[in-house]
Amino acid sequence: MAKRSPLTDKQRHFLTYLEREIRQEDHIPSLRQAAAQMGVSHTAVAQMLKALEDKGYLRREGRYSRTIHLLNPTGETAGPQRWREIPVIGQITAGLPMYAQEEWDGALVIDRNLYHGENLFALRVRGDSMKDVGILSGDLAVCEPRQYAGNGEIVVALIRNEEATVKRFFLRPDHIELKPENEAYEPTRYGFSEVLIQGKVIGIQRGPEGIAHTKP
Amino acid sequence: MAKRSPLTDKQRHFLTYLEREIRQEDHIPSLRQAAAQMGVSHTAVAQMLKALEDKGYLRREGRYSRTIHLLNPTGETAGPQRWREIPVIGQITAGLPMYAQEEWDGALVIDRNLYHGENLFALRVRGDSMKDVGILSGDLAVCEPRQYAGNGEIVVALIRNEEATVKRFFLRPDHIELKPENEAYEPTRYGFSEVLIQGKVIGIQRGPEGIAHTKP
DNA sequence: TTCTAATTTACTTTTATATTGACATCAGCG
DNA sequence: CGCTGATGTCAATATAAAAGTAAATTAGAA
Repeated sequence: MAKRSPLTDKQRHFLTYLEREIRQEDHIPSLRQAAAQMGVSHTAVAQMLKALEDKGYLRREGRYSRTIHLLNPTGETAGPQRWREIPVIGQITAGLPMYAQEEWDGALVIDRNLYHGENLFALRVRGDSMKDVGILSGDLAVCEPRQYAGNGEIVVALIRNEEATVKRFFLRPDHIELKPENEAYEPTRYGFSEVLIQGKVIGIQRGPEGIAHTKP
Repeated sequence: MAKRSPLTDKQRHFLTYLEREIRQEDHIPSLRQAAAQMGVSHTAVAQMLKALEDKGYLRREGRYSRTIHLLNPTGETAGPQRWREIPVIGQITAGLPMYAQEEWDGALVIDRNLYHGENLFALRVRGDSMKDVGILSGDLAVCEPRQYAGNGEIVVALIRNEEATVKRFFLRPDHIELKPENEAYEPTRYGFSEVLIQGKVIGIQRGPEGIAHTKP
C-alpha cells in the first residue's frame, strides 16, 4: 500500500473537517461550500484535495465528479457511504394518499454494498405464504420500486387496490398468476387490471424477534 | 437519521407548496394545476417531482397514478449513529478469532435498532440444513458471541474443532443434540467435548443474490 | 531561490430548471 | 363502441446556475 506522507497542520485540519461532513452530515460539500466554511477560496480547497489525494488519504472519482472516497489507514475504501437509510412503509394502499406520519413506520439502515439501486424501501411481511423461500412472517423485505416484473420474480403486488402481498410473479397469456411459496397455499389467478406491481423484493432482513419466533 | 440530499431553494419551495396543498386543502394538484399556480409549465412540475423522488422526499405510485406519499417531511434527526459495522467471519476456527482482521471476509453494516448486543459478528451460511426456518445457503447470519446456549436456540457451533455450522441446539442428559431444520436431514448427537458453541444467531440478512437463487 | 498556500480570473462540465410538442391513459358520456 | 377533455409521460431542446479545473500571480517561509 502506498506510503502516506505526513500532513501539514492545515491539511490535517481540512481532512478532519471533511470526515466530519461526510460521516455525520452524510453530505459531500462542494468546493465553494467548503471554501466558505473554511474561510478560503474554492481553488484553495481544490489544491488541498489534490494534495491529500497525492498523499494517499483519499481517492476521487472521475474528472468532473464530486464523489470522494476516504481511505482508511490500510488503504481500503472505507465506508463513507457504506450505509444508507430506507423507509419502512407501513401499509401500501392505492386509494387516498396517506400522509407522512401515518405511513412512516420507521426507517431501516442497510448496507450499500449489499443492496444496490435507488429509492429502495422496506416492507414488513405478514403471513407465511412465502416460507419455502425463506421469507417468514415479520421479516423485512427490502424492495426496489418497479411497475413491472419478469416471470418468476418475487414482487410486492397490490391486489385490487386493497391488499399488498409478496408473491412470485408470472405473466400468463390471459392472466396474471401470483404463486405463494408454501405447499399449503395454491397459486391465484388475477386479471391484468387487478394487480399492480409495486416493487421487486431484493433482500430480506430478520431481527432477533424473527429468529425467536421460529419454534423447534 | 441520515440527512437526505439537500434541496435547492426551488425544490424546497415546491415541496412546501405540495405539503400545504395536501395537508390543508386535502387535495393533490394535477401537474397543470400546480404549474399554473407556480407559474411554470406542467413538465417542469413533473421534473420537480422526479427530482424530489430521487432525493427521497416522497414516493409516487403506479405509472399513471397521481397518488403521492410524502416521506418524513419533518426531517427530524433521531439519535446519533443508527448504523454499526460488524465483521463477516470467513472461517471459524477454535477459539474466538474475531479480534484480528485475519479471518475477515469483509464487513457488514447493520441497524442498531434491529440488533442489540456487543461484539456481534456475521457468518455466511453454507448449505440448506436450516431452510425450514428461513435460513438459506448464502444468507448472512448475524450472531451474538456466546459460549453456551439454551435449549432450542439456534446457534453457531464448532464441531470437533473443524466445521462450523448453524443448527438448533439441545442439551440432553448424556449428549448434545444439533438439529437441522430440514426434513431431509436427521439430528446428530455429539459428546460434550465435541461441540463448541460460538454464538447465537439473532438475525438473518439476505441480499439480491440470495433472492435470485431461489428457484420457482 | 524554491516551496507552500492562497487568490483571482477565466474556462469546462454538470446539474437544475423550463419550454414545447407529441403521445399514452383514464373517466365520463353518448 | 368511439369521442372528448383532463391528465401524466416522454423526447428534444434551451437557458441558467452551480460546481470542478486550469493558469497566472502573489506573499511568506524554509
